[in-house]
Amino acid sequence: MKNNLKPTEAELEILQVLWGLGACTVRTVNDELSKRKGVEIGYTTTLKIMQLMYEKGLVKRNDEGKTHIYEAAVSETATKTQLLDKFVASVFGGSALKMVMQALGGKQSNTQEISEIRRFLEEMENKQDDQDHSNNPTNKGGAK
Amino acid sequence: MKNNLKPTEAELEILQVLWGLGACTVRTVNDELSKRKGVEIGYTTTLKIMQLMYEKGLVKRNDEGKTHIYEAAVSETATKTQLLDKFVASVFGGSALKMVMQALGGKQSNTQEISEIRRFLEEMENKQDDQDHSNNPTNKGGAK
DNA sequence: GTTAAAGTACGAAAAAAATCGTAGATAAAA
DNA sequence: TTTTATCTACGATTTTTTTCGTACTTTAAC
Repeated sequence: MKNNLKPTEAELEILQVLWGLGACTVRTVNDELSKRKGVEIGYTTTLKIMQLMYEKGLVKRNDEGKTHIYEAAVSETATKTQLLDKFVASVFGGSALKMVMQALGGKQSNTQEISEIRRFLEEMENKQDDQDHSNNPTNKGGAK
Repeated sequence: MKNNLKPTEAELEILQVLWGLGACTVRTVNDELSKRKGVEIGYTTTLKIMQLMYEKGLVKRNDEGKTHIYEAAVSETATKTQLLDKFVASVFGGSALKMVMQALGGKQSNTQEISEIRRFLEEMENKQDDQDHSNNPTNKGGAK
């Protein structure tokens, strides 16, 4: 669980493709990328970035055949959590509450999504209460 | 007023200082920045970035005296909302729900913050219901 | 066996950001 | 008035990221 490596913007896009499609070739990634962005990306551009990602340990690859098969080497959840933490820290001073307020406070529209999020948080709280019966709080971070 | 100008990392840090301290000099910003980062930043580095920000319209300045006084030209809320939207779009496919789940789903600790956020969302919903009379059941019983 | 098609490796250019040195201006201090 | 401290302007350099051209390799087709 020691992944300090924060992907760049281009690397993240490639990871998203790999997380979505699973193991695949550079060609496949490049096609998908071009499709998503609406412009044709040079094949060697994608190749190069994926090679760099390989050196950084962001992806693994199987190079037995002529064509290498790439696969994400970092978990989607872990990576996104890390990106999110960094984002919350740098933009919202580390307060998720502030972020949520910002995210939803302005929108007049999203009653639907707000309800869903609220319901999700309710469940969260209940779950916490259940498993937190040991009066020995594992409370590492503590409340801010 | 549309502001498509997305600040870079360094620019954002400077904006945070300006939002916090209000109008001030390059010297003040530089000192504060050095303090926050724990390393001494070259004065001209900060100056240069602030000059670029001025050209981009991210800050305004009063240059009547010898020493220029800088001030943020973009609102904190608008800027952060924009950054957040972009972040949600690029990392969570545009779904704030997914992001919140990611943000809070993993933590075993933050019952405190979860409650706060939940309370905030409840208020949000009520406010919405008041002004939004469309049929949007606040379905409390049904889980999903 | 040659040729063509599709890959990989690699270097380097282009673009974007960040950093800093130096020159010259201004004002306060001596 | 001369010196000193502080400031701005500006260019240049460095660093990071993205992009791509070119050369070589391997497989498949002829």
